[in-house]
Amino acid sequence: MKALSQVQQKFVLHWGEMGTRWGINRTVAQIHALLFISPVPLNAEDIADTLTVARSNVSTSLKELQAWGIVRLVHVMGDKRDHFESMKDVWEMFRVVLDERKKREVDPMLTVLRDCIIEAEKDKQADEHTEAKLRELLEFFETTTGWYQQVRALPTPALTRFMKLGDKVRKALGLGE
Amino acid sequence: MKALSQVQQKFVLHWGEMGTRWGINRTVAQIHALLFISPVPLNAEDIADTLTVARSNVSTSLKELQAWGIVRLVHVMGDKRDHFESMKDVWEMFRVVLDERKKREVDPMLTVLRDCIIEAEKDKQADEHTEAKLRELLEFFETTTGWYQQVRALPTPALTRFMKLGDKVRKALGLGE
DNA sequence: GTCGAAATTCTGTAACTACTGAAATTCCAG
DNA sequence: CTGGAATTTCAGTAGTTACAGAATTTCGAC
Repeated sequence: MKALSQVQQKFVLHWGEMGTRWGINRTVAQIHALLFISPVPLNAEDIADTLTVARSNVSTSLKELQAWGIVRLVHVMGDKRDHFESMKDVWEMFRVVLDERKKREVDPMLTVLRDCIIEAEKDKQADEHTEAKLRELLEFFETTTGWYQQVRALPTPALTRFMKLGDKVRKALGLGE
Repeated sequence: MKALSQVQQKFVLHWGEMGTRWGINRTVAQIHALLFISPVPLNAEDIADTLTVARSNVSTSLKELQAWGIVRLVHVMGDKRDHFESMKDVWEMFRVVLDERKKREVDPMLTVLRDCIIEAEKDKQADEHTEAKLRELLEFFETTTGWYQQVRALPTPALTRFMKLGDKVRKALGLGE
């Protein structure tokens, strides 16, 4: 196993750091970074050696990455060990991550908000102001996720073209304001 | 200080939980939730009592919320204690949070990626594949943040109208694909 | 089936983060 | 100024999460 170049190290370390900021375990994020820049699938031992973490740690981290849906197990000819590769396409990768975060965090949030609002309605007067604020939050999450559902379905080229339109969007849609 | 209703508790606890998932300290998020649904500014002691955490903990958490820019210190007539209130408008609040996360996390990411790419160019051959992948990532972040800069500037009514257009967006922009 | 390699699970420990309570500081009112 | 309340800082502790290494299980070749 070839050691990482300076550049590769810098990237892997920073990606790991970013992970922690967004609630992802550092090692998990580092492994993902490593697989992302690797031109070939890697086996668990190589990963452990490269990042100098325990084999067992790599095993659980890979499980998590697979649960996120951005890393998959593959086999390479003439090697019975499991190998792993990251999703290759950046846009698709973020789509998968966002879908997963929506499922894990936003959807339960919507459920809780709806429950709370129903509960608060019964008890009017007591919780009138709370109810109003929760409705505002719910409205926000519903609008943003509804919109996300729309754009996530766009194929990448359409999505990037759309994003790069810039000012034209506003004009085309008559959203001057 | 009035104790929280069932609904309020449920919301505050869940918001705290959500916070941790996104790298925000649980208490910090709970305090924010509390201030968000509170019709009036609260002082540190009330917050500490309501959430049963130490006064000192409230103090540091409030500092952090102020650093995020979504909570501010206010004074109420005839009370020399500091009081705090959350930003009221949900859309504006998320704009502020996203701006801050961009500044803290995305911008440094862009810097690192650009540095890495420059570095990798010098050393061609050795890091050709890495360079290519990092370029893809950079392109992704540049496009998305560039787009965000555009839409963040829209006043809320325009933004929500835009998001609710749904299918019409695709058609209006000829992004059928 | 059996053997050896690979992978996973588990348990104890280390590292880190969050938190409390005490001490120190700031801020006013008088 | 001085005294008392409010706030912040700090140091130690508790709680949590991440991790290594050992034990166990799985897997495939024979």
